[in-house]
Amino acid sequence: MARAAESVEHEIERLRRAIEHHNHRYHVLDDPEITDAEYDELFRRLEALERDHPALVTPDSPTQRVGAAPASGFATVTHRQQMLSLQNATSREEVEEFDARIRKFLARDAIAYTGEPKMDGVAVELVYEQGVLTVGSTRGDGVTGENVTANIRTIKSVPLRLRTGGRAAPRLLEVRGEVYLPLDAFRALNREREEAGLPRFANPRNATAGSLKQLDSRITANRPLDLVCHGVGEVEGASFATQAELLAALAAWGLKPVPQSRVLASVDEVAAYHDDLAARREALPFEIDGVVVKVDDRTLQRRLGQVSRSPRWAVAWKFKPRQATTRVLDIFPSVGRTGVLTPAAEMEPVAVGGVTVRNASLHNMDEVERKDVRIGDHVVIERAGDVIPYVVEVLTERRTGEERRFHMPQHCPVCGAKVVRAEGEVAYRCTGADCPAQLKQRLQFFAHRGAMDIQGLGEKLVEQLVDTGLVKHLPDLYRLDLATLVELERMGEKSATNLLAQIEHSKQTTLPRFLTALGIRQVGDATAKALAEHFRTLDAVVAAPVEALQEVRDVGPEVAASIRQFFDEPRNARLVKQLVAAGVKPAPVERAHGRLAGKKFVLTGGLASMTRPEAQRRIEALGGRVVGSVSKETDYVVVGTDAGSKLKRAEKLGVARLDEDAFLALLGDA
DNA sequence: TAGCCTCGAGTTCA
DNA sequence: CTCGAGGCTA
Repeated sequence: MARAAESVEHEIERLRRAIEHHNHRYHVLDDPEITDAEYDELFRRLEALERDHPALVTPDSPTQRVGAAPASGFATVTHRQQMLSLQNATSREEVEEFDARIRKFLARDAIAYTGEPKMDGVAVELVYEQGVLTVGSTRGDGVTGENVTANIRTIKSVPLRLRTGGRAAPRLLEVRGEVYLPLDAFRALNREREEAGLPRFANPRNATAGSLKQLDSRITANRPLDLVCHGVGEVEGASFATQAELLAALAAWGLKPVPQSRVLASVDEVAAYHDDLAARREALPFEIDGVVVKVDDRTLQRRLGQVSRSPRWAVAWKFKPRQATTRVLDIFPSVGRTGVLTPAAEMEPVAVGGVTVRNASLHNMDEVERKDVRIGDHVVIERAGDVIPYVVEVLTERRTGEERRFHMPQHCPVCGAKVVRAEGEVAYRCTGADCPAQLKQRLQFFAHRGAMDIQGLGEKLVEQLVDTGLVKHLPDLYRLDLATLVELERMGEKSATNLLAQIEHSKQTTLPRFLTALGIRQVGDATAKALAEHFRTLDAVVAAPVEALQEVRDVGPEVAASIRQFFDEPRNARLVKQLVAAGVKPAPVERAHGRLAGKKFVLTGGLASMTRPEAQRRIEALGGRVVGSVSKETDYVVVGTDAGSKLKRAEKLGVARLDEDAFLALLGDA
C-alpha cells in the first residue's frame, strides 16, 4: 500500500514537471515540442490522479493555474476577471455526463445550450472604455497576459470604437475572443516565407501566435489576422440574458461574433451540431479543433460558477486530432512512372483523424533537406485538407544522436541503373531504360481509365506480368494469350478471358486517349486532347516539327520540345509502331462543338445520378470543358453533395453554381 | 514582365 | 487535393 502511494506521488511529480516544461515551450517560446493531443493527455492524467488523491494537490500544480508566465518584451496586463480555459470532452458520453452534472446541479430537466466552433487560434481580451478600444491582451496565464494592443489594432475586424447607433456606449466592456489566421492567408504567408528563404509555420495557430507577438506592429499589419468574439469579462452599463443575446449585442457593436453559432435544445442537438461541423471542417476557411458548448442562460451560468480553472457551464468537445507524432523507422526511395525517385517515410503506425497511418511521401530531396527529416526522428504528421498524410515538422529536441540522414542512392534500387539529377530540377531520375519499376508504373498508367481503359489490369496483376517476364515492353500486352494467363496466381479461366476481352477492346481507342497513354512528359489528358484536335491523326502528331507543335493551344517551347524529344527517341518510335502493328487504332476526334462549346465547368462534390468521369464525358460530348480549379473564367461550378473549397471560391468570384437538378437540365435530361 | 490560369504529377488507406 | 511550373494575357 505504502509503495503504491509512493509511486503515485512520483508519477504526479513527473507529470507536473513535464507539463510545466511544455507550458513554457508553448506559451512563452511559441515553440511546442508535442502536439495538443499529447499535452491534453498529460494534463488529463494529472487531473485524474489529483482527483483520486486530493491530499496530493498543491497550489503550485499546473492544474491550479491556466498557463505560464508571459514572454518578456511586452508590458503585462492584469485581467479584471480571470480568463478561464475550458474542460475538454472527446466523446458524446463525456458531453452527456456534462449535461447530467448541470441538470443535477440546477435540478432541471432540460437545459438550452449554445454551440460555437472552437477556433484554433490565440485567445485574447479587448477592453473598451466608454466605447473606445484601450487595451488588447493575450490570455497569458489567465490572470496576467501581454499587452499586444498595437498588434490587435492592426486587425481589420476589430473596431477601434464601438458602433452604438447614437446611444451611449457601455462604460466598460471586456470582450473575449480568438485571433486566428484564415487558411488561405496562412498558405499565402508560407509561400512568401518559402520564397524569402524563411522557415514555414507548422500550422495557422503557430503563425497567429508568431504574428501577434511581433514587437514591430508593422509586420503584424501585413498578416491578415482576424478576430472573432465569443464572450465577455467585466461589463458595466450593459447586460445580456443569454449567450445568444450576448453574441448579438457584440455584433451590434461592430465586433465580429464567432460564426456558425446555434442555440441547441438538447444533447441530441448538441451532437448533431458537433457532427455537422466535424463533417464540414475541411471546407471551412479557418481551422477549428472542436465545438464549444455553453449553457445559454447567463443567470444559470452564474449559478453554476467555476471549478478551479474552468467554468462549470461550458465544455470544449474536441474533434479527433488530425495531427499526431510518431517515429520515422526508415526512409526509402520509390521509382515512379517517369523514373523519378520519390523518398517516402515508413513510420510507426499512428492514428490520425480516424485512420492508421504508416507511410508518408516526402516528395523530393529538397523537402527532406528543408525539413531535415532523418531516420529515427520523431515527427509531427498531419492529414490536413485532404486525406494524404504528410510530415509537418521534425521534433529536433527529441533527437538522441542515433538518427541517420537519408541520401539518395546513386543507383536505382530496382534496376541498378545510374541515378541522375538534371540541371535545375529537384527530381532524381533512374536512367534505366528497362527498369521494371518504371515499366510497372507505365503499364498501369497505360491501362488507366483516362488512357487505354483496360479494366481488370490493376496493381497486383501488373506486378505479376512484369515479374514473370510476360510483359517486357508495353506492346507485349497485346500478345498475351489464355494459356499463359491462367498460369498466374489468382487468375482463372473466367477472369483471364475477361481481361483478354478488355485488352482487345482497348484497341478501339481515340487519339487523345492513345497520346495520353504513351506517357509523354508534360502531356496529360488536356494537352493530348488539344494535340489530337489540332493534328487529327497520329502520323501528323509524330511527324510534327517543334514549330508546328507550338501552334497548339497550351503548348509552348517546353512542352513542344518534350513531345519532339519523345518521338525522336528510337525506342519510342518503335513502341508506337509496334502498338499500331498489334492492332491499336486511335480514332480521330471531332473538334469541340455543340451547345456547351467553349464553356468551362468545375465539378465539386458527388452527384447522385452519375460518377464524375461520366459527368465529364457528358459535358465534353456537348463541347464543354472540365477544368480542375475555379477561376473567373469558369462558366459553371457543378455543386454536388459534400462540396469542397471550390464552392467557397465560386461564391467569392461570383461564378454561376448549378445543383444537380440544374446541371441535368442543362445537359438536357428531364 | 507580372500575375493569373491551367495542367501534370504524385499519392494514403480501406 | 495540392503544389510547382509552363503558357497565356494584360
